[in-house]
Amino acid sequence: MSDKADSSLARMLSVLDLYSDQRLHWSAEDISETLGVSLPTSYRYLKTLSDAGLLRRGPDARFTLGPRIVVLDHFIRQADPVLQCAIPFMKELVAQTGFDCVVSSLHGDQLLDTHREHGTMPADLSYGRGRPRPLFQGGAPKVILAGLPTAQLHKLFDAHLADIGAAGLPTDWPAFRRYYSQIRKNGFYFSNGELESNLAAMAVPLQQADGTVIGALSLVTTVPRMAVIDLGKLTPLIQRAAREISARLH
Amino acid sequence: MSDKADSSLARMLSVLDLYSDQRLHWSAEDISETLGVSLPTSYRYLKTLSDAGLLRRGPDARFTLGPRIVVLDHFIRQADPVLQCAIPFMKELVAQTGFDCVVSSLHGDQLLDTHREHGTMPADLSYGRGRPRPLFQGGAPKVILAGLPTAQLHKLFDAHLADIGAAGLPTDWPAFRRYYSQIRKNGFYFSNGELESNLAAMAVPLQQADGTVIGALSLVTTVPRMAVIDLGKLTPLIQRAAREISARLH
DNA sequence: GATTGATTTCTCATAATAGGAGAAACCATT
DNA sequence: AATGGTTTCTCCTATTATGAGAAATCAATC
Repeated sequence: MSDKADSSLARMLSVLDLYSDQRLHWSAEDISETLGVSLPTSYRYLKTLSDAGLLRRGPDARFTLGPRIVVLDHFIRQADPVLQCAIPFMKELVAQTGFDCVVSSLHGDQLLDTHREHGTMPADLSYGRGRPRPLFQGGAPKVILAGLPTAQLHKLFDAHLADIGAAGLPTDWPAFRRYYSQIRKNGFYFSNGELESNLAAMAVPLQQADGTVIGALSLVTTVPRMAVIDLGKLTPLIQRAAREISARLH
Repeated sequence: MSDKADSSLARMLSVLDLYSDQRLHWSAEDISETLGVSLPTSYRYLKTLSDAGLLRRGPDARFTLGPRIVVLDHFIRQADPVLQCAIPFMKELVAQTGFDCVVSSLHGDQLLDTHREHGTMPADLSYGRGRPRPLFQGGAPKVILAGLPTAQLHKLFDAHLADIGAAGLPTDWPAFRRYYSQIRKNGFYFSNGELESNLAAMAVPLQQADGTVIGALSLVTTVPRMAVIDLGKLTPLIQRAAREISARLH
């Protein structure tokens, strides 16, 4: 479906698609078989990608993701205006609540966590920056989508109808649209065990000067710990932080 | 010098070389000029790289590094055995000293910080994971190079003779070798204002079961704060942590 | 120190396609 | 509707990516 090997350039880059948290070690032969290219070609891809630093030779004649990726992410982080000014406020929220505080944002139709300040929950490496998230479940995606221009939301609606159904959201456009404008009106979304049955989160949008939503700020904790919280007190806390951060995004 | 545009695959990937912390926004026209390719070709590169998620369209018809990089780094972090077991010990060191604690490692001839636990120094985003480091200055690189097999050290020596001279290290091989074996014998390296004039660090190697050095653990703080420290007490502290971490790298 | 087996690169002919030039389509804004 | 800037398309040609198999390299083992 997205196996767009229509050019040799794309075909070479599709090597990167093989890597996931399931599997981070691929031999030339594996790639040759999986991609349906000859072994020398497979080696040529690997050499080119390794020279670019995107891959590197690991032990056992297997190839792993390379150091260049880490460096490039460093560049992205340094240039990310949201990170620059959100972190102090996130730390403060963590200090006040003990919850984890997360910033997420939408890139195309990829939704990612871009930073996490850990509270007193046991830290899990599988969370944190770079974690891909489902588009239609959980607090962060909901407040982000709710802030999208209608046209863009409609595009996502058309492209992911199946996921939308699976997430239990309305599969007709008017109802879908109404669902999100309600969230927008509320100005926050509280999710309780929606994405993971034992986690609860309060999410609010981050917007730049012109009102464009560019991300979400959420406070995450376990369902039982959230159960004793007065949401009427938590909500203004995180909303104020979001306003402060938004105000600083020049 | 390393402008290896010997194949169109490499040429396309060389687009990524343009991105640095100096400049993270490139238009199709910029790239066309800089790489010496036609405008449609430039667009083809950008489209292919964007489809792979390595780039993404920003505002103003300019292209930025893409979300895929963040996701791939997430995979790397999750699979990194050093991170998995070092972090708790790093937190402990930070708690004990108030200093920043950093893990660095060598990939090919790229030396990177791979994690930083912040102490009480003002956190600077430009440090932290993914920060490239000079190979011949500072504590972390020195204990790492000191632990390399002689053959590998010699290779680095040949490839970076100029940098070695610039860093004030011996430029003849026997003396160079001796310099590093001394560090190896010591089991630590204390750098005072070596990389940045106001920072001091104590670094020790991290090794896996067979004795191979796979990284360095360092405690970093300002020169004045380090000046009042009893190194005879600090050294065993960090060495013990390194031993504990090393022991857990199955 | 030779020998094996696995890994990686090379050679070469051919088919595939990347490349440039210019036209055309697209898009947001006026 | 018209403009200016951005992006894609069409087409032809020169480039080069590709596969098959051979050759070279490397790291163990006997």
